[in-house]
Amino acid sequence: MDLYRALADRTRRAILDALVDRGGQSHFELCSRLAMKHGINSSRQAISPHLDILEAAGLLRTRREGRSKLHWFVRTPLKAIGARWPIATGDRIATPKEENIRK
Amino acid sequence: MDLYRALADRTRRAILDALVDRGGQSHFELCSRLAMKHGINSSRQAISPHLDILEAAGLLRTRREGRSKLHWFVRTPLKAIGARWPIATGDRIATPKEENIRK
DNA sequence: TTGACATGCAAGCCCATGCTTGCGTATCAT
DNA sequence: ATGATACGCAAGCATGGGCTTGCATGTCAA
Repeated sequence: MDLYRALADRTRRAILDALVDRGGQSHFELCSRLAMKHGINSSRQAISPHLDILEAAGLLRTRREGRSKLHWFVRTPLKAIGARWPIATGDRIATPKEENIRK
Repeated sequence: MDLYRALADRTRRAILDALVDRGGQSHFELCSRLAMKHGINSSRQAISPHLDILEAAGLLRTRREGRSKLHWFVRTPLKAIGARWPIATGDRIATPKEENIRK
């Protein structure tokens, strides 16, 4: 639901990075990888709500596989950011004087 | 400093929208516009820390003009998001099967 | 069936966050 | 100088977020 809040946490961003590194990781694998490669030593129960938040924001797709739950990163929702505040056309920054014109 | 945290708040995002609408608004003008066009009726003192956070994230440039402080939106920091998780190339989503390959 | 494994759920705690209220400071017009 | 304007600062409060601990559920191998 809330894309921006989902991205606001460092651990959640690391989860997305870890899933870019390799898609289809289980909850348990993610915890290990976060500890190994991202310096995040949170418990499994601490990671769990993060996954829920990411999934609610549409940034995660999951699939059960036996007793594991596998996770994939979905980039599509990120487009909303670029759609709201176009970045490509914003490379050149207008000077204050230019923009200081009443509409 | 923290770009993602800066974007996590609805009021702060509305501030950016308001500054897209018209750059160079003062603190006071922003409060009025947020109330009028964005349904945000926070007090001036409540808006103040939001401006500080946005400025710390590099999303805001300011200039004093007499007793007013004028604000402009700077889009550049947003590029970091697209740089971290490329969106353009992510339109097509790989199927789980495709990505479920150990590296 | 039994034990090990992977995840889900819930309570409790601590700290960060955002808000309001009240007061202080700088600038401008008269 | 005086009052009005625009902003800054700080205390206090309520809420929400993130973490740990402990237990429950579901799955697999032997």
